[in-house]
Amino acid sequence: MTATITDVARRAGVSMKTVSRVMNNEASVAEATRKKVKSAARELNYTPNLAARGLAGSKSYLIAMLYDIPSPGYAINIQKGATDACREHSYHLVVEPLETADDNFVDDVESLLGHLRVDGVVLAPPLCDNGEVIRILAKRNIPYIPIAPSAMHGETPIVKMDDVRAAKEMTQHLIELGHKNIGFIKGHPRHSASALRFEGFRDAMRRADLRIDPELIAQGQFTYKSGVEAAEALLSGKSTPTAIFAANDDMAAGVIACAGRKGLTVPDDLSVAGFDDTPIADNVWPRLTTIRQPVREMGYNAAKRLLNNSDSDEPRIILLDHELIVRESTAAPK
Amino acid sequence: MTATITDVARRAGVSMKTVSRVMNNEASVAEATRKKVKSAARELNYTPNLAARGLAGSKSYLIAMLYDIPSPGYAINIQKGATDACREHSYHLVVEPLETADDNFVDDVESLLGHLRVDGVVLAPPLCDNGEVIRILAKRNIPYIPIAPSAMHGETPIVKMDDVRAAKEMTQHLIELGHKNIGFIKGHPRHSASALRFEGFRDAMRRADLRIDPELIAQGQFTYKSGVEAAEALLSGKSTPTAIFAANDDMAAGVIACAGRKGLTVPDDLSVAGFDDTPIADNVWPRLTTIRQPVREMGYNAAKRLLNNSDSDEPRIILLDHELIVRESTAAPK
DNA sequence: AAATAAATTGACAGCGCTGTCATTTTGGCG
DNA sequence: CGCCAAAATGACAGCGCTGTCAATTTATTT
Repeated sequence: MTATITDVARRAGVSMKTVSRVMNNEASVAEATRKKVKSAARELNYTPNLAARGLAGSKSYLIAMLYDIPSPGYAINIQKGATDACREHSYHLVVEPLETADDNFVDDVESLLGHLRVDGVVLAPPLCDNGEVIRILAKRNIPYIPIAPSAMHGETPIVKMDDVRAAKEMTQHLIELGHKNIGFIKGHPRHSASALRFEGFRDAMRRADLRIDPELIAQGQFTYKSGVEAAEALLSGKSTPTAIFAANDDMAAGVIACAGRKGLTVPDDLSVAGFDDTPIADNVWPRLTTIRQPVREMGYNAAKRLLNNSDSDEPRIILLDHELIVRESTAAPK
Repeated sequence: MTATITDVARRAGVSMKTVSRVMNNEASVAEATRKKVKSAARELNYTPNLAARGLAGSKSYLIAMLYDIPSPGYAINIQKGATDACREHSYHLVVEPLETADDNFVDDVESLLGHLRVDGVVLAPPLCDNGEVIRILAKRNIPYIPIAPSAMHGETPIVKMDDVRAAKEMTQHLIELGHKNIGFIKGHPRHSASALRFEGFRDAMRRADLRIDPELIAQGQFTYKSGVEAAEALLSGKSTPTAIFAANDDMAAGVIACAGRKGLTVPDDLSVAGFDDTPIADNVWPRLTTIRQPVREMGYNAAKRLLNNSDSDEPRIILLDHELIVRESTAAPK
């Protein structure tokens, strides 16, 4: 039915091997031959068979993305970035959603990685901090790149953004607006980004010689509800903040809702800042000032690094730029 | 390095073919032999090589999901469902995000489906209504299942939910609460679900002998912003509704925001209903009464149907159940 | 123009598995 | 106990490609 390499070879009047060379863009093929082969291939509508290629060359032309992510937007964007990189190399991306909570989680991963032979794995958070997964990957000798892991992975390069600096920038933005009494809502304690973002906040406050009122620090869970509750606490204490920086957008949206119910106008009475630039940031009123994470880029770079097996002198840490996005939820205190 | 079928055969003292039979759960293998082979395989930590299997058996053990979806939550859930089905059959899911808007969209799809040989394709909306894609799939003779297409696809089975009935149920819910003046915000005109949801609304109103005030029907775009604008219009007209049913959650969230700014309390002064049960439905205050789409189930059933090549007497239309989720945004009119 | 190096091409085996078909073993029954 | 059908197993080719290495052609040098 579909044309094979032999058909193309016959039609172009060359050997199979030469066709193979052309298809793989190898050097040492005369220009004339290359043209001949290419047009023969086009005429026959030939496309190489992945399985055969994989079997002969012991590559699968597949990479996998393993994830267990609550946030769909995050996962989709990593995928988008990774598939972009894949296309540049004629690779494809297999997705494997996992449930860390499952009893047979480890078995699942084992059998998965057994059946499927991938040439590399993109490890999305929080899986990149999962010892079991790492162990299995290492045992099977499968190259992987963790995205935003909380620690280094030996020699393996990692891809991440700078949460501390981003939080620092956001805090500075608030300070430059003229805010002095700034509240902060921390993220889920078990998520490594939480500590980093708080650290950035603290650094910026300290550098501006601003006091951090302990009453203005609340513990959140990264959820909308926890944002509402934290705001409730912050806004009913003695010292009222003129701005609240929540460690993610969901909580920030909760703050806005809470402020509204308390009769406070955002941003006139209270500035609110978020983090992540998830869809909700654009779907509340006023729209959230936030930090855009380079999610797509992280996926892209992780996959790219996997596919360029130039184990050369490239940096061990691929640090990608975030972006401070100023919308209507922050302004100078009235 | 890794064990091959030959190693297992030698160790179990049987032929390669028998090992193959055991690995594929074929009949006609004596129980004793099966056990022997299985334990040999386990001892050697053997897992079959997909590429070799694919080459020999002309199957790829891969299905693809093609999508071009604005909504991450929708895409992720279809994926989740599809991968669940894949695991049951030791298949894997390759994802291919596409950009219909791209100039070389058609070439992209062609080359994609050329390189990759998949055993089937799950076609997410709105791609399932894209003639180009269908044509390419048909030409290459690749089985596919469209999810929630706007029309039938010849003999191909389709997977969908009943938007009309769901909208009807939501409207009935509102009517049962005692609402008579009910506004409706339509979705994006080019999205086929929009018309269906409106139809459901109309049917329910008619059946309850309630008049549909033309001033209470607004055109939206499925976006938050369009929801705000539509609500603005509906709430400043002569006849004020006591409830507004928006054709999706984003718009419903916009309605809530707009109502808030107008000094209306939801649900006391105005009930608001959405559709889809996206994350935002749970992240606004009050939380949205909405319709949960069986998205995960649609992905699951599409993939499952692809993998059970029982072209038998199964129904041509796989209709999945939605669910009316009542939260705090709807109540009896005050 | 002969000798040597470099570029280009091809022959062939074999990657790890499954399909086909032949062969052997087993169980049932008169 | 012998005969036959059914069940179980195996031998072997070949899926479509790439790696290896050898053969051929072309360019360069003296």
